[in-house]
Amino acid sequence: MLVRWPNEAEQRKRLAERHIPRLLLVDDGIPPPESLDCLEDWIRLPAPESDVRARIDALRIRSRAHLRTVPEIDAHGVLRFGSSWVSLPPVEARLADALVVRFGAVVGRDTLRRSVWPGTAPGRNVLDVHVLRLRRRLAPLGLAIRTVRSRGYMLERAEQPEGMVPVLSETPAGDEVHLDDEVLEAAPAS
Amino acid sequence: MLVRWPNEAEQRKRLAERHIPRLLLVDDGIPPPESLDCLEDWIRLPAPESDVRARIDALRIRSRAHLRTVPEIDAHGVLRFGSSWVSLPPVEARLADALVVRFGAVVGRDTLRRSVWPGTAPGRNVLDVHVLRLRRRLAPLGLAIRTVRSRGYMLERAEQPEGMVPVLSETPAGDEVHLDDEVLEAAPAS
DNA sequence: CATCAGGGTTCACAGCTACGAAACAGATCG
DNA sequence: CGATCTGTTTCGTAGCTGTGAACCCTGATG
Repeated sequence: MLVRWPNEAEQRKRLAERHIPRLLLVDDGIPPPESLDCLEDWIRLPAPESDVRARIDALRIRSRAHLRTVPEIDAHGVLRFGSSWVSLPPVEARLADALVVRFGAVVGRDTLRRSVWPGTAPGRNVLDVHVLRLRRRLAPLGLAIRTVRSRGYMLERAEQPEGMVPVLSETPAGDEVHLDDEVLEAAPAS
Repeated sequence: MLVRWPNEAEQRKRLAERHIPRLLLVDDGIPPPESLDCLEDWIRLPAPESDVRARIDALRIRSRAHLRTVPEIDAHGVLRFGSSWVSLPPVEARLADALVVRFGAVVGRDTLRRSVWPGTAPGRNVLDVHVLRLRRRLAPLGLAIRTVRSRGYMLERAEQPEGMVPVLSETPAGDEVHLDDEVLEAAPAS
């Protein structure tokens, strides 16, 4: 989204509040704005077309990286992350929920056990087993459950080299990973 | 950190790997690089001094939002620094904690021993061994434990002088370069 | 000059615990 | 009845921790 600076200062503020990426076109002789967040960039006019395009592309990529970061789970046990989702059985849904609300932080085994089984405490290994099963379900979404030994678990984005294309890997028939609409990105050529 | 582009492409790559913010000074007539990174920006030369300064300031702000410039360890033994983290086993977590609270200062061996083993003190070698193991774990984060002979240890950012570029030749895209800790060796001069 | 001692680093090893993974059995639900 | 969900058991493996010993560097000593 392009904004003239300083003429359209109001517009800039509105976009910033709604976390929409924006490129400020700074008029000649005007000092550049201060306090940029990662979704804002500026360029001084006049500027070559290719430079403007380069900055717009960079903004677009950054915006993906910034927005896509937090998974969500609804009351029906459907967990969404990025462009895809899975439906989880009750126990794993509660487990996932406990991990999602503390996304990126360590959640102790006791905390997990209490969120999943509020009353009785089942066997000691159950938690591990369910973590294992949840791991398998979340992997295709690009989510990973990291182990913090003798402490607990942490839900994270799966660290992976840049060109990640989760689509069509193996999917041994009857798999249950669903994709939302906008699956394609990268290479905004044209 | 300023980098000429495209002349100092190697330098840029090195900084990117270590998550150090950088401003590329793009020579006239050269197409701008594809910046995917929130810690990277570029400006086309020649440019007014004030514009360069504005971009540097913006980078600094972003870098604060994105990385931790001071190591931090939580109750679960997870130590965060820069853009990444490691989980530490109990003993090393206590050791790291004692070093982190005095980040940048020398911590005596006795102090360390007492924080790690409040009660009985195990063998005499144990501390050294755990320092060694902690060193290895912290290296990938860009942290180094310096030895101050017959006094103690000091936790620091691992700064490597610019003159010495170890191996690191072409690195064919998306690989993992592990710099040996042999690289940082300097006279404590005390 | 050779040797030695102190301090530090690194390795190999052994006991132990926690976790991962598979296989199985009851439960539930269509 | 078949499929899925759930809990249990079991076993193998990887990680944590302390110990001992070899090695290296530096400064002191005979």
